[in-house]
Amino acid sequence: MARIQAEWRQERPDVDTSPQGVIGRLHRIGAYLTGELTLLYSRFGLTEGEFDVLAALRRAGAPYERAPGEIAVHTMVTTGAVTKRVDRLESAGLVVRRRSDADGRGRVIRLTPAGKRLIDRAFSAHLDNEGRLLGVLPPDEAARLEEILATWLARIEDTAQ
Amino acid sequence: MARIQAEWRQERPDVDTSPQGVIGRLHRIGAYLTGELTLLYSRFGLTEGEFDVLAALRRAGAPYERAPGEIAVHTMVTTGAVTKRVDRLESAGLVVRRRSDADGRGRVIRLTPAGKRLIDRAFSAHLDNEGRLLGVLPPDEAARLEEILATWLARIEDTAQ
DNA sequence: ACACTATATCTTCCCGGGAAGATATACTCG
DNA sequence: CGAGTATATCTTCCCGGGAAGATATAGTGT
Repeated sequence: MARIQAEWRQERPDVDTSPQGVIGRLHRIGAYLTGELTLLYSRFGLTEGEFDVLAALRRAGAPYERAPGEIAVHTMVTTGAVTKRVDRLESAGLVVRRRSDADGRGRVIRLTPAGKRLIDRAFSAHLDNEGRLLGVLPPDEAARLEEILATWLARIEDTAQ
Repeated sequence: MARIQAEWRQERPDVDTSPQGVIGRLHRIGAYLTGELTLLYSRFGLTEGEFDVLAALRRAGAPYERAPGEIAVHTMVTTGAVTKRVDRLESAGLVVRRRSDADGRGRVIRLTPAGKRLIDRAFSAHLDNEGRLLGVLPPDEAARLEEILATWLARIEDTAQ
């Protein structure tokens, strides 16, 4: 990464490459983390997207239900993506789909008991995994990192309304 | 994000969700940044992958050549992905492909003058864009963030050999 | 020089997600 | 109440990348 910046300074001395120091590294760390997290999900037979859906349902609390539109917002994907994820989870017997009582257009996705058991195990393993990945940083740096990221994300989220 | 953690504490008081404070935020910021960067690339008619290939060639210095395998390593994708990116860039007239003189198995990808002009303009705009995105953080926090990310990435890169 | 293995690139097939349109239902205003 | 509009979900089509295999060429040991 530092080498890349050096190459750019050589080739394009006219531009200020300093933002790459942060954004480039963030990108790479993100890619690495995603890879490691996905590897863990796969041990439970899940993709990242499926894990996210199960997690969104699980943290809704009993009876572990949510509308597809809500899930789309929580997991930051389109509703089309949610439809497909739910299709896969449904055929794996981890969730069921039914019509909403209150609104005929709506559907309700609900965790099955098997789905709840799976996400509970997978989620524990997931947090251990995250702990391991973060564990290479000294605790004070991790804490400072969290603060800075929180500041940044807060600004982003209110810029985006 | 804080709300998500609170929901988990409610539902799963047995697990330590603290790593999510860092990793979850990093994931979200990464997704946001990727979206903003991609938006800029698209103004130059490029996808993120195509931009990365042009950038890798540009920073190689004159005569702006690299082998597909090298590009794959630099851009952290498979060689299959590079083949397709180069196909698109080649038909857009931004790069050319030729056989390597030294090795009959090898190919060499080279930036055309049009490709160089495009990536030079796009790269300047890209850095301005990164500067804008990072600009919402106070400079001392940005600097501290870079340090911490550098530490983390260094550990990752040597864990992964 | 020959067989074997290694390497560089490309090809094929698949998968997950986005965008836009289709469908069904709900709401609103005259 | 009916027409028109809004909303929730699903469908279709496309796109980019990964994985694994195919192909062509290079290196190596005998």
